[in-house]
Amino acid sequence: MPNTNTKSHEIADILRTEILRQQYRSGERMPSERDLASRFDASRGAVREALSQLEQLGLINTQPGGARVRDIESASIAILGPLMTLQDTPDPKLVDQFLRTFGALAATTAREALEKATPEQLNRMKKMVVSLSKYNGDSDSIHAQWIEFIQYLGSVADNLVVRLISNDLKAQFVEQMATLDLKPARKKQNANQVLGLVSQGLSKKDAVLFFSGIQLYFDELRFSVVEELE
Amino acid sequence: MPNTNTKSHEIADILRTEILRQQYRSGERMPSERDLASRFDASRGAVREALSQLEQLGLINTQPGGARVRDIESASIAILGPLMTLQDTPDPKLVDQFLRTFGALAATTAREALEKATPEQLNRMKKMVVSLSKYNGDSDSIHAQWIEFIQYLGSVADNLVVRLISNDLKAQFVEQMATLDLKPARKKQNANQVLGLVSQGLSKKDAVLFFSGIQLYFDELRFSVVEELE
DNA sequence: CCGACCAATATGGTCTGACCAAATTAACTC
DNA sequence: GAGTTAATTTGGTCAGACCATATTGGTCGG
Repeated sequence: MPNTNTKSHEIADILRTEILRQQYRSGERMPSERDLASRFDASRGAVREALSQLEQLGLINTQPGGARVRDIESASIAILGPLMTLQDTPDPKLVDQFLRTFGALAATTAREALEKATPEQLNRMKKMVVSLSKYNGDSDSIHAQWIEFIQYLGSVADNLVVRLISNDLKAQFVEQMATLDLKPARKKQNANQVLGLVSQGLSKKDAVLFFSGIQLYFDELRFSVVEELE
Repeated sequence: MPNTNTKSHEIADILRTEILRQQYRSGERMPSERDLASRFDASRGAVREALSQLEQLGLINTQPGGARVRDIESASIAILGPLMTLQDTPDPKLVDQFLRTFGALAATTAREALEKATPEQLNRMKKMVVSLSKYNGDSDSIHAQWIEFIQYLGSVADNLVVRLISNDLKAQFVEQMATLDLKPARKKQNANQVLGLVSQGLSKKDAVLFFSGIQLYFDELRFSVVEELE
């Protein structure tokens, strides 16, 4: 929670949750600023700052005459985190969509990284993959290594657009996932297939193979996580 | 421009541009709210609402003692639009990164769409592809048809995460691209290759082929656009 | 009964001035 | 010169007021 324990942030949090829970119908008018101020025992200024945040999230449109609730589908990606934490266990469908998307971004990052990599960077990648291949039974360790590997790919690819998206995606989403105790739990043969694609892609400098490997890794991860959730 | 010609939005626009132009060093303190109010001949309340927007964009951190400028790399995706319109001609490197990312999202959307598609939806896709194959020399028409096709894939895939990201990406970016008079300008053989992959993927219901076709389409688009820019 | 017109009201946008707590800065002491 | 303390600055909040525009309610005429 990036809340600065400010009253305006607190108000924004509550209202955001209420909107995401569809307690206001789309297109409907929000309560007036004066009503909200009285409800939260706050000043109009604080309420206005809260509404300003919600507007930036694409959740409301404020115009003279009243602030109207927008369709969630047209909101900003920044609502994804709050959307996940609405219930104590995240919506499996949403997690599936998230991991699909995150995987696609990671795979394209891998492709770009392989294109741009210097020989030194390529060497480090290979070393990391070798380390990944040595499965010693500690799934947490493997998981951490994968995260490190993908982060390194991101630094090599150096794609600002992907980085910005990842900021919003990871913000509250990944830590939510962390609490889920997600074990890779993949079958060993699949893990070997992933590693095979990745290492072959690296040694042959074949972007398609490398790309497919990362994509497969996230597909496997997605299957196991969603299965766990349901 | 989503500006509601409000004073606070106007102030936010100016400050956002200044921050993106690196007129304040990262980590540095912004001018005080009172100074800003005096500079823009506005009240502190209006300035505070503007700063509230900037904070939501991840551009600043406000704390008692002073608001500090954050690193652009850690901002929200919502700054991409403003970042593109900083100069009159967008940064080719940024456009390249954008099209890579957008293409990756479109390709993964295509994959998901093919998985989920009902027979009726599959039929409509095939019809659209057939229509795409009939190149009558009107590049604008073809371009519009492609946009329609990809939008339809999005509606079939029905992935909220991708949709939210696309909202932010397309918001100010695509229209900026539209002013660029981008002609597909792809060689006919490449266009045929794209269409071949897409139509084969559809008829065989082969997600990999379909995926590759969409990916290739965006790669071609990216090459031609970036080449045009440089 | 219904639609058009108009006044009363509600709402967002802004301003002024004030107070508080926390952070920063300046001054002071050792 | 380093450490401590006091003064200042800064963000966070509140209250009350004014304006322009939307909305609402009522009135009138058909």
